[in-house]
Amino acid sequence: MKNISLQDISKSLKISKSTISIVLNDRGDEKRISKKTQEKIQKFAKKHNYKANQLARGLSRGKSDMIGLIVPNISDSFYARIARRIEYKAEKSGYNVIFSSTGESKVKESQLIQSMLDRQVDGLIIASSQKNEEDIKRLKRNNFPFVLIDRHYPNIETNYVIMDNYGGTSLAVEQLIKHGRKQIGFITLKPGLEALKERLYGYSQTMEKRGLPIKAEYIQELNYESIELKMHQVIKKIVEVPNNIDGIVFATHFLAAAGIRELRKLNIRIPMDVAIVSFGQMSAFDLIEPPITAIQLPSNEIGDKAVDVLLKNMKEADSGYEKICLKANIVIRKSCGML
Amino acid sequence: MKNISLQDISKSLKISKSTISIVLNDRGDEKRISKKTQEKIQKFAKKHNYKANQLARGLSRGKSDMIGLIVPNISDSFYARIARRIEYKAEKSGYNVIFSSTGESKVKESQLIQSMLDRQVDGLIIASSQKNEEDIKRLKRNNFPFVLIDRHYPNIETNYVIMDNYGGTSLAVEQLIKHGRKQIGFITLKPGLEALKERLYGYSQTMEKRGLPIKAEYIQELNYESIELKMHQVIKKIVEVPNNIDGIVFATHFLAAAGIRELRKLNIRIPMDVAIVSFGQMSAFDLIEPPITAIQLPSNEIGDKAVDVLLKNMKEADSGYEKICLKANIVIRKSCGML
DNA sequence: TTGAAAGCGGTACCAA
DNA sequence: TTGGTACCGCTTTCAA
Repeated sequence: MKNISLQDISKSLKISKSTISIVLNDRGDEKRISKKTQEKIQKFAKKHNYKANQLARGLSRGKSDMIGLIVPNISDSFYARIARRIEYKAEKSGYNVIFSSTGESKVKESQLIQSMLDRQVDGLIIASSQKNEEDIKRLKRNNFPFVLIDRHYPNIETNYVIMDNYGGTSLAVEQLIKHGRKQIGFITLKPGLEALKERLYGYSQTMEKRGLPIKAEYIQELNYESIELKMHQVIKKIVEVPNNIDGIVFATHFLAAAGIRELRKLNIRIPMDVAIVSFGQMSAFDLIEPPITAIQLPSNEIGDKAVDVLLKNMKEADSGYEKICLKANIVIRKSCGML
Repeated sequence: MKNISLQDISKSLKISKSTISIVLNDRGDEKRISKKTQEKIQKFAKKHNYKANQLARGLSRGKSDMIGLIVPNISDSFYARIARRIEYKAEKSGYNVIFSSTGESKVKESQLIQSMLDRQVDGLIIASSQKNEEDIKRLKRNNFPFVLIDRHYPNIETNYVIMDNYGGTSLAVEQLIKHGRKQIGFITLKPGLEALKERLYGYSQTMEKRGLPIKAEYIQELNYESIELKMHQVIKKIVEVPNNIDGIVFATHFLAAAGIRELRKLNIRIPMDVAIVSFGQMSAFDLIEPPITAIQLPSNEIGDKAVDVLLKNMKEADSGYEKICLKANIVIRKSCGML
């Protein structure tokens, strides 16, 4: 796909590259290029469908007009939605998005960050695996524009846009309590992610605040890789004597889905026997019987804010750090104990 | 983020850029650069964390090692899954993916294709809005490597990786028939997309083959924008006298979800009153009561094949067109009339 | 075995 | 108002 270049136009029109470049970047008036010349160039360019080579342009200008997006998994609906939003907003400001998924691997994340830097992205939006302090620190040290989303490093000061995990879980627990539940369990993933720690903390603090005891077995942590496998035992353990759980908060939407499957298999009725709340929506949660109460994550807002903050950071190198924490809402349906 | 350049190394080491370039591209042996020189260069590069500027590299080599992905909407789970897969496979071959969503707009799609070409992507994977013959033809004319996915243009010969929409719908209808349904409706989107036409065709042909009459009202077409709004009337119309539908095939997963919502509201029992099958999965379909029978789309395979075909096309300019049509499976659950 | 230099396609500064 | 030219950072050819 050989495109016409500035050189080509220059030769054909016998006008210097510089003049042409100026005109085609719409700075003809500013640079006082005569109307005639401008028209001639514009016409010729249009006719031959001239398009600047962005690689060359980027190389020359020292910026690529690309921003990099790094997420754990683009096929996760949460990140997919954020990505869509980021893409949408970035494009409005003339940026393209280049993305990659880390699969929660620190090594991969590190490679991806480097790869994007090699491609000269102008800024980075990262939902980090959070085992990657070095790279984050390096970016920071180099004053490279970036924003952390969804997950942040509590002991590194950076721009970030996250959500109120603590508050969200708190809402979930409160809701169960409101429906008279007292033995409330929390099913989550093996920690590592700050977000999950916060959710756990939100759970335990709220329980405590309400004077509800937490037995050791109330809190169950699964490995990401073996959720389906282990959910069975976990549910069984916390529902049966002596734990007698009557409410469960699931730390993620997919944990909730897996949990519901097991509750069904064990013939445990929702919400009569056990009321549940999911941290995070799934698109058919309203169709399940009973419909599932869920904490709604602000994915669109995260995407929006991330781009805003990043663009600002790209413009003014040191405008201080933006630390945004978005509230999560609860969508109340029957699974939490409605009558 | 100022990186060290070949120049810098050249100066420091007093070795020419060319030699360094060769060595750092691992062609030192091939080009008979002495071991000593190689080591010296490698060591220095590692120490100073040299990374080639991909913009410059791309400009010089005339290829960017990027492939562009254009889909209607990256936040749609179907495309998100494909994207993940494409990204995964592309990366294995050293390519990065740059993506954008068209929102089903022809104009946007056209712009995006151009934008990616401007960025010098080495190839394009496109799930086209299908109102965009010109661009596709242009790519073809220029011998630019690209693959159409999910949707193709029947009257333009190109590489494509699609799924068997006809066969999928056929499976769906057959399944309903197997459960004794005879008045089967088909709820779809206003056409435009080839895929939807094929699904419609799969429906009507199968009905005919089975000797089942199709009344005009059996086939209902909704606008993408007003699904929730219109689903109510549509369901009502086909379920009530005189149509008395006892089975429905939904042409997409979200139509199915919307349909189920309405069936519930109208107190129509699934599958006793109306049995249903969804073309396309949704992650909680197995949790709905009754669990929803669905045609499972081969998203992973589409992603895999798309990359395979594209890479091949990029390697050998005219290896002929690859036309891949993947089978869809049916996942049978209770909604289709199981007892 | 290594180096010099041209070129990839732009941008931008300085002269004219 | 326009042109010449250096430069962005890398690859590659040709000479040495």
